[in-house]
Amino acid sequence: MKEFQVKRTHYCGVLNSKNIGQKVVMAGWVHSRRDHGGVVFVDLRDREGLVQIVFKPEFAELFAQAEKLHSEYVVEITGTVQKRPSGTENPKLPTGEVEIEAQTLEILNTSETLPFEISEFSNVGEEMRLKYRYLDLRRPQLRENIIFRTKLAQAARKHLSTEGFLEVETPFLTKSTPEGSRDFLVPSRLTPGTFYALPQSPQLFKQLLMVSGFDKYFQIVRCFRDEDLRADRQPEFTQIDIEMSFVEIDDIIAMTEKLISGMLKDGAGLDIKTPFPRMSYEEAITRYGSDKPDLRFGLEIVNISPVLENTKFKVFADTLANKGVVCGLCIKDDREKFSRQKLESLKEVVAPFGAKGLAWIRVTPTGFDSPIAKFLSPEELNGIKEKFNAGPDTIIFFVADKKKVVYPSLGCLRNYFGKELNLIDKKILSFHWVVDFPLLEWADEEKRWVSMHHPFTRPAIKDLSELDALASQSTTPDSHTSPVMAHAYDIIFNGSELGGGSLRIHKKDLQEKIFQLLKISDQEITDRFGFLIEALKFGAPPHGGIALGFDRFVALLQGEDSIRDVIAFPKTQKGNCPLTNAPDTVLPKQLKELYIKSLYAEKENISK
RNA sequence: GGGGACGUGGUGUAGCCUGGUUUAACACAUCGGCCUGUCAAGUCGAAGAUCGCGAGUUCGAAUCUCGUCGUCCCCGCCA
Repeated sequence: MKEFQVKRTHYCGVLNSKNIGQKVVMAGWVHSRRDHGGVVFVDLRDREGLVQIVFKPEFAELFAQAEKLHSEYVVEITGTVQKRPSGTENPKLPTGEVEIEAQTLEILNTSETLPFEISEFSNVGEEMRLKYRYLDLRRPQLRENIIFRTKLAQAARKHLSTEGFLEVETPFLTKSTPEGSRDFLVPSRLTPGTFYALPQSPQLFKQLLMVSGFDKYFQIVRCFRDEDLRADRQPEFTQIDIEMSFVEIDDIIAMTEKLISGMLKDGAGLDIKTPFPRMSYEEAITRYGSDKPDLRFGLEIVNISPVLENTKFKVFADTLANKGVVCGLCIKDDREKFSRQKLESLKEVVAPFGAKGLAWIRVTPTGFDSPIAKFLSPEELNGIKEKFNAGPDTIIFFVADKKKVVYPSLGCLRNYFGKELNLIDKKILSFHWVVDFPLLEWADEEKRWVSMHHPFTRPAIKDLSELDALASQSTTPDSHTSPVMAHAYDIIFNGSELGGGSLRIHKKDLQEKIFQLLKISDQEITDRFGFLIEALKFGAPPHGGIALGFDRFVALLQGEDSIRDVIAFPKTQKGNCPLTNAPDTVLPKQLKELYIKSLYAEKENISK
């Protein structure tokens, strides 16, 4: 074998009829070999795609070599681009009009048989794919996802730089802060017994950069959260982190819309309309049962409590007497899909949210068909029908309970129907903002308020005293969210939270007041956030920002259900990496250096 | 912390509910032969799994039970 000195002229996947007649040097992987005895075809693959190489028997030595090729051998081929003989073009391949007649073949490396096939048609288990991730990444789908990801990142970087944003790196080895998600900890060797934390987000650093006067900051940055994983959650993930000074919400929203439309244009060639619609948190919850509603379909929640004011039906009457609501959804009936048994089974969709049942009324051309129809007066039944504007052959579903139960239940049911009844047009790109979030949420177990967004969010108040009533709250309030609103906003893309942000607190007094309201002790405030409070003393400008979930954005645009499919080397649901076998044990020596005594001692015993 | 699904040659699945005519089936991949226009090539042949692991029930377990490990989905959690 010759030393590596490939002078490649073209990627495989880019050749077309314009290259006909050119002499080319290609390098890549043998995707497949089709040996017809008299003629051998090889599909050569690289990151840009496939091209067909032909070996003809007239060149005996070359032909004999071609017959020795196997899948995934790495080869260098020189040859001439030719038009394929008429009738043998492959319309399924972008390079299908041409082929390369090989003149030389150099095998740069052989390959053992792979543990699974590099094919768009093979369906391999995820564990296997992760163990051999470097092979998995050869598959077209994953390869395209990763390439698209870099394009989108480049588009974001270009756009933000053009708009005058500075890309500043913030530390990964930083300080653990309570409130919020669990931190990954890194023990310090130089200061025994102390720990760094990996950042959940660069939140505080970007605020400090504003105090420094950098004014417009961004970073495409890794964040770390030691929480349980999901299809759209990894322990380390990437966000586009942005912060600006001297801005109002409208400025940040406009900037984000411009960024997103720019990314879609440059990264994916997609045009979208701005500005994006906005709705309040209250509206999102009451109309769609979610703070991240999927607006690609209607199916809105309807509150029928007014119709039932004087109902004799005990379940509904009791609910209303207890300040609850009765709300429902109305869908088109489909007798084949919705047997009585199926209708009953749907209560399992809402059960996890605490709904005790899911009532239903079938509106037929002649009347009503429902297990609860007999408990309702004709006026009530017709009132309900009118509220939903329900024609014949529809089904209305109800949940009756506290708001906290009803809306999330129906929100989930709504998404269930969206999928089940194919109400979602997959081609739509639906962006919108949810604004006017409550500042705080009541934590029942802890008997205190906690931030809905984070404790640095600027409250929508004119005077500090507006927070006094909240600060003294010690018993469960009527509403589990605070009457005080936040200057916060979320951006929703196709029913997923793409990102969120807020205006921040830039005055020391207000920040201290918020910490106190959250029942964080003075000692803790000093220990954990002292540096922030101090920074706010020295001319902190008004500022705010946003963070966009980059993995999620890529996954949604690529139609992937899991962000694992847009991350080169992701972790399993238990946070493991089957490829490297991380996390793993370490040498006793390493533990000793870090003064991790108990483990160190334990390991010593094991080794003896 | 809780609920659910899955684990069978290299890969993906069937068989499991209803234990025994199954010598664990099929497809792809692999290996060998044939083949001059295929492209998820075709064709003939071969090799390849003690059914995740452990225990139990039974005359008999891939199949039933329990435990355990792993993977995935969901709830909690994710300022």
